[in-house]
Amino acid sequence: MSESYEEGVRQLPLFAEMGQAHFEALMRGAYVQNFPPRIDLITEGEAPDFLHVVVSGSVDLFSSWNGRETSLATVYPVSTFILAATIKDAPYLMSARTLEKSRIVLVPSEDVRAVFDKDNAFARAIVTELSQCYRVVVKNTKNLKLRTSLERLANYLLRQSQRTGLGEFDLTMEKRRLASFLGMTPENLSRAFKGLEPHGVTVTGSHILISDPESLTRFAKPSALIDDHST
Amino acid sequence: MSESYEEGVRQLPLFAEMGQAHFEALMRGAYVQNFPPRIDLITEGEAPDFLHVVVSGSVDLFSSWNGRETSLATVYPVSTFILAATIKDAPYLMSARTLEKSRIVLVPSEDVRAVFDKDNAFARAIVTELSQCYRVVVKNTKNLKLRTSLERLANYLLRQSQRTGLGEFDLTMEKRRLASFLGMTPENLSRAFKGLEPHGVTVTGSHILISDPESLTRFAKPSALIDDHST
DNA sequence: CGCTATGTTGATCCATATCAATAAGTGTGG
DNA sequence: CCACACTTATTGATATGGATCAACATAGCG
Repeated sequence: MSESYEEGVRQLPLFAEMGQAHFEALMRGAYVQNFPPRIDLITEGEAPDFLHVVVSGSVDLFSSWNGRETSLATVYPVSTFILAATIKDAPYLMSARTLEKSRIVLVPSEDVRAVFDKDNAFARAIVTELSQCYRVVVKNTKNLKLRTSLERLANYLLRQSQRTGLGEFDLTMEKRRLASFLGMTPENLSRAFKGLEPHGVTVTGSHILISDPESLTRFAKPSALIDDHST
Repeated sequence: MSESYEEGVRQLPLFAEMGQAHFEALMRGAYVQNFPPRIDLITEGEAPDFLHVVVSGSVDLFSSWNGRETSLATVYPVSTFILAATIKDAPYLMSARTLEKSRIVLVPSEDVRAVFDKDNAFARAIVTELSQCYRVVVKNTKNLKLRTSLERLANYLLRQSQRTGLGEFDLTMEKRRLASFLGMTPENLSRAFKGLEPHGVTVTGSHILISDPESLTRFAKPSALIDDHST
């Protein structure tokens, strides 16, 4: 098995501090796989056979109920997903599919739990990771319950613009998925973009220009306790 | 400091497996306090000085933004809250207030983090707890994004009825808060109760009678991946 | 190229919020 | 113990955010 990806995995906070022997044990049992776009990786309800690590590409986490579907998160390299299900050995709560050509490391869940029991640094790293994930989901819930779709979009755009450090940028996902992620329909997203024009937002295809950041910020009223996903 | 409450705290999965010396160290630094109803315990944005353990009574976790407020969870004895903020030493994401006369154990966050670094059983118990919390919040997000308010209420009632094992029960919180928790207005909740009458739900004050569980279940379409908070 | 999925726009419908008025509890102090 | 004040719950009328349906435009892609 190629060594090339292991370096990237080892750098992850989740794996960085654990014992070398334990890390090697995990990697021995793991395997890497390249997936084409739009391939289903896991389906909600299934048993968590593997902890997944996205090495390249990107993965959509989504969920369905009664014929409806919603996008819950996007996973970019290098990070893991479905850690909680793996640790608890409980069914996946979300389905996952590749968005583009992606390289994924699959670590057998049993191995993860075994090393979790033996390696204290790993156990602590998992705590940090889970706390982080928990807080992101709580912020997301607040975003959904306290804001209208227009406000959610405005804050999303502000965050993207801060991430790039520029007043203009390209959307990282197709609008259809962005709409689902923000909890609205594609039609409504189109209109929401129009609704932000008075606040200095210009949309050209997937390119966003924020010409009046002050006005947009005044409208969006971003809060560290909702929008800052780093703490 | 009274010993009476320590027994209950020690029984918690979070504290049950840790070393006795470490548990005693935590309890030495902790203190218990009795609060009247409707007292603010913490405010979102503040630094996490204490891990809170509800010994008796109940606590509302809520959040505000731009003049709006929403209820995110209710904590009943015996359990803890704001564990993630304590571990990460990051600001509280939610505010908390007592709903009734409540007895709360306050454990200094520094102590929790110190023992977390030393006691491996405690670190592992925290992983279990956080995984659980994470999964509950994810389920909650799915509930919000995939269902209408009528469907959320129907599933809430089914869950309550299963909890008591009976076809009738009393609501455990005032309707006003239930509405906020379910992501709707009090007026809309009133109408939603009416809307469930055709599915065999009768409301008398805070008493709920589910006269046709099959019909309600058919409408609510409960799913273990959304409604079962035990896995 | 032309096919198919995505995005936009308009018309309409529906769920839910808001506003307003009333009723019903609940707690407090005289 | 009752009367008053205050909060909560209900109900009706209306407004609005957002969904749905339909038509069309556009952009990727084999």
